[in-house]
Amino acid sequence: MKARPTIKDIAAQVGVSPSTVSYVLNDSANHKISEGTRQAILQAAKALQYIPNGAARALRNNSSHCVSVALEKTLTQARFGTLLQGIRNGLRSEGYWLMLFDFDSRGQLYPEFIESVLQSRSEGIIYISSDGSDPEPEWRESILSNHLPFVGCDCCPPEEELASVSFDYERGAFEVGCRLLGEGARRILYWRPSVQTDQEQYRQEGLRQASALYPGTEVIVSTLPYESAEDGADVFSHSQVSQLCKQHLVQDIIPRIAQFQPGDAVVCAWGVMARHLASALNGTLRSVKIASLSAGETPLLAESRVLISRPRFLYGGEEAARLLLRQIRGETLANNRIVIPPESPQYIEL
Amino acid sequence: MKARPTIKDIAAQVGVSPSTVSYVLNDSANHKISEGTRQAILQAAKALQYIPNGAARALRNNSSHCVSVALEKTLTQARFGTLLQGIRNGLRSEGYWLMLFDFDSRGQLYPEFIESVLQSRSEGIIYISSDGSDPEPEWRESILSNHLPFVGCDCCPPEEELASVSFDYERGAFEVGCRLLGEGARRILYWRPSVQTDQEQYRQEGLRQASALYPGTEVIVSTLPYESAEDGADVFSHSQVSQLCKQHLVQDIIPRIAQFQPGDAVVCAWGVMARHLASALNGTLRSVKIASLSAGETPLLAESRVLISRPRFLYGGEEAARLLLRQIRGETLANNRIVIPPESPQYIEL
DNA sequence: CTGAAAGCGCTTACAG
DNA sequence: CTGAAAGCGCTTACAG
Repeated sequence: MKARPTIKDIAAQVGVSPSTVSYVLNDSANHKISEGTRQAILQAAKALQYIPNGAARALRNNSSHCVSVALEKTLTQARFGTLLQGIRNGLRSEGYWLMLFDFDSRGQLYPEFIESVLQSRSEGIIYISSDGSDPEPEWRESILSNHLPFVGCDCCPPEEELASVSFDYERGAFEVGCRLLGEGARRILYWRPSVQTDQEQYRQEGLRQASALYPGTEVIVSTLPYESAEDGADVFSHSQVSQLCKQHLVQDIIPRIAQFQPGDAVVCAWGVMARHLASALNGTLRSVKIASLSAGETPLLAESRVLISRPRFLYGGEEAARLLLRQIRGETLANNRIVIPPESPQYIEL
Repeated sequence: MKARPTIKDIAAQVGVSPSTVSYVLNDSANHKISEGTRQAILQAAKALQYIPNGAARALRNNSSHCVSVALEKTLTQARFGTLLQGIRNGLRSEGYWLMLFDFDSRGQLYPEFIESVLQSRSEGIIYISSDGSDPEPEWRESILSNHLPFVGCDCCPPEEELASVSFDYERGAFEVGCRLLGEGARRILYWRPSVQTDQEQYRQEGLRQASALYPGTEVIVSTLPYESAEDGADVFSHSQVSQLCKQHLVQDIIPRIAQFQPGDAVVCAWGVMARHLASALNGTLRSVKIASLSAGETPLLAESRVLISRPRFLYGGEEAARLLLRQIRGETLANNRIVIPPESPQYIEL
């Protein structure tokens, strides 16, 4: 890679000082430059294919126009991909770039996503939580003590100075519940994984609240024994989840819904559960309704209608970017805890 | 964010010159510093929580230790997620960071992934192709004329100076074909989408070659009318693909294989095809074998055995990172066109 | 064994 | 209307 032309080269070519070149190229408000030299400079810049050196600018201005995104591992789960896409959208509209990190520390004092900001190579952090859990306490502390702009996604750190964007899992479940109960269901079976994440608690609570509004109805919970493995990259682990679902479906779900009345429903935490359930019910028990609280990594392929309510990850990512940029600009925030309402429940025909 | 301590602060505290501090902190080989001052400097650095300013280093050394990755859109397709994960692995082991770009130009002369290198904020480019297509000609030209370190993933630019990592789709199909034919198949139906990508050509050719090794056998091709939409983010577009598959399955695939003999096989380009086919054959035609040339974004959920051969995207991503870093270091490359062999075909029980 | 000085490429008060 | 100069934080020949 050959040496790039600098502001000096332009200055030399036009016969002015580097300062003048800088003023023209930056459209500096204070300085009026005669139209003649102005044009000459712009032409020379074009001719030399001048591009300002970003490292020099970052050093001088102490601004890199770049943001660090921390994402633990798996990019193959649709949630993370969608969230990241939303962040990209939000940053792009403001001209910010994105550095991607995992949680690794590489032997440094801090994990790289913090290190990058301390190095002035990035101006803030968007932290994407893996399973609703907060960043480590020592990370939070160094973010706070260094006053680093920060937004947590899909988590909710205890320190109220830390901004976050979270998704209203409770409301999603609540709305699905109300819809089903409003349509006449008396019993709802909630099929959830055994993982003890906040998300699952919220969903279950949302259903419970919906049921409370409809006296005489009940929510039954069936728990799939599944602890997350965090490597969705592999088809085999996907298929393990599938195996588990099938097994649990036969042993527990099907027997339970055998005596369900028409209009009663099963609400599935995951898309994959809904899909298996739908194929299992293929010929029989057609009158039992199926709902899903996420699309999962996989499209729903059932031969039936499924009521679905999904978190709006794309929008949430955009909001996270906006929230971070406001911090970077030093704006005071009326509210640094944004909660994203879910999509309205809708039936999908497949 | 408060001002960070600099090398000057350390120098002042210890009572030496900034140069000395720099020598110590960098373990400079030429300079021998007395153990006393050495320790004092290291302690002061620790006490002040000194972190070198990356922007200043980048300016001075003309090296950012960062690489630009260009990825057009969708992070939700497993291929891209896996590839990106591999790149992260490869870069991390060398201490390089990663900036993520799409193909947008934001009104600049160059797309941002090129601009970032020209700005000295990144040292090279890994370009992830969307559908096997090469980067635009004007991009390739500016990469070449500026001698930017570059590796294309899953594509094969015509200029031989441009390095690339590609996946041996032909061989994957060939091996699957040989396996099936070796097991006694006389006829193979290849079910592919109508998109005219190199990948599809290669796969078809691979099957043809396998068949040529087994006289008396034949490969029949059935083409699903599908042109890519490039927004896998949405569940609805996934379900459109599903609809298409189902329809085509009934209209074309099932009738064709009705007279297949036991051992004959259908090879599917996509995992989603294989899945639909497997459910369609659920009770009947059990003796027809099913194979898939990709896992797709979705796990295979069929109730049957599927022979599968997948491109090794994770490994390919790692190789791309290595190849780029070698260019950045100025090493001369014996071979700048790496072709990644596929996984050996294997039956998966589901 | 250690330090003073120049310079990476840019910006911006300050002075004409 | 324009320019000389200082400085962002670091590194590294060069000179003691």
